[in-house]
Amino acid sequence: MAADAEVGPARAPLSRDRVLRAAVRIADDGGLGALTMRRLAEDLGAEAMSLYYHVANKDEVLDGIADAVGREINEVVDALDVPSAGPQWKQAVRRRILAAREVLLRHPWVPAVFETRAAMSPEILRYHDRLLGLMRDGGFSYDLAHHALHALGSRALGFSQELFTPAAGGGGAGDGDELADLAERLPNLAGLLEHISHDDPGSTLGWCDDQEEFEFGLDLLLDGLDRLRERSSS
Amino acid sequence: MAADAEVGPARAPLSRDRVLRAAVRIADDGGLGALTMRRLAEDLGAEAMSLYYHVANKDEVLDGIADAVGREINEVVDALDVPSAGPQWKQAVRRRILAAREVLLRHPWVPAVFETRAAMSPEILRYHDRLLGLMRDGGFSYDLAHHALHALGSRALGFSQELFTPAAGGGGAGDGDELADLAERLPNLAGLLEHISHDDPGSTLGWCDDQEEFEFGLDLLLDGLDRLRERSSS
DNA sequence: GTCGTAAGGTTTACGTTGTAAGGTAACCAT
DNA sequence: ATGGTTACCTTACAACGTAAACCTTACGAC
Repeated sequence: MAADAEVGPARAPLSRDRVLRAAVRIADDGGLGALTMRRLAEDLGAEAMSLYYHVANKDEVLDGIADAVGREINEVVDALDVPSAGPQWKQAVRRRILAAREVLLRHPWVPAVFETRAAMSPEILRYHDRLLGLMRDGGFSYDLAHHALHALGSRALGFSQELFTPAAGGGGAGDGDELADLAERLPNLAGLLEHISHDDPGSTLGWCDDQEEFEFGLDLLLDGLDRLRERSSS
Repeated sequence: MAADAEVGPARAPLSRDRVLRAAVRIADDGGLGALTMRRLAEDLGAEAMSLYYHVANKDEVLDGIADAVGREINEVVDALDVPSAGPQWKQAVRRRILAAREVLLRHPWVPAVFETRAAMSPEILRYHDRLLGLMRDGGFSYDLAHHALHALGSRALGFSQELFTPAAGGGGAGDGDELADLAERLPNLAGLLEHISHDDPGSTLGWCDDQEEFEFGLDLLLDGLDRLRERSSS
């Protein structure tokens, strides 16, 4: 009867699920660049080629971790219970998106993965389906809801590509000369920076609050959509 | 006197500029994946390692081509001459962004490059500086203009990350069973698709007009910003 | 029992990538 | 002439994704 349990340290059964879970952890810790088939195998106590028994190739790993994060998001937002009828749609959508954002902040590599994915993850599709449902509850026509999803874009999931980071340009130690030159070539940004540092001295660097800016942009869109909703339903 | 021009086919002087120009062309033709140091050198009639005399590494090439596209954009939008005073700011900003978009559509790899860049390209900084200038002309406070740049995000340059492509999910040949299952799991998207195909039969696939959706989202933001502008200036 | 089969894992190896190290040929001031 | 700089090439290497083949265990049929 003791024939079953013996040698003991049979390290790992190794499954598609375990592979993807490990992949997410690696990306969380070291970024996408750290996510290598060999490294992934090492973390699982196996060899690189063994992974190919559970995933077709690295691309499928990327698809898989995108979907895994999608599932994580859906688990969180499904637990939300916010009334969405009529004018309440806005709060419902807002809460949901900010909850999704919290998940994505734990996985900062996700935007880069989405950028390279052609097909859409089933979980992300599901997320959009529910979001569309909330808008329909709020009285959106199909057309308007459809436009809305496109208008939100990546913001629907809680992130947005930030191209504008004033500090990143003239970073670090700005000599007087360089700074003057910069102010001449970029008069408006220079004025903006001066205004800000005057307003809130000691914070010329890293003064952009990502969360605040995200919510500002989100509210701008949601308010605009609400106006269109009201206009179309009257 | 004829000592200078002799052997003739001295293939190329090879400069940083030529390197970047070739890099842009390769990315345009074959995507970012085709952009290899060896391929780049080959296109220039040189060897891979020769490139390192003009650029520090591949990362600098990517920085360089991003900046090159930025310059191309600035050349186009600088030629624009649209009045921006007062309420005219919106048309000015709109025209500028749509012009930038036209350039970016010729270089579809740019969003992916921006995603991986930490520091901001000088030309892109300049672009944002001018955009900010237009808003200031329109009467924006520094604070509002700053929020506006963040709210526009990548849309300021004419693109937006599309995560939502309904057709991409259940692509191709949908069997009746699969389709029914999909409709059950994604009732709202199914309803949307049905509505669309009813409205415009024969176009259940590839029915999203990117340009139209982009302009819708852009106008939504610009209209919202205009309202904030009017409220703050009254 | 034992044997065939197949699933799960490993070994080895190949082509491609970015790039470090060092060589070479041309030119230019001394 | 000569030494130094500038531009380019040759060789080489480590890391990557993954194809091909091989080993190993488990198990049902007989």
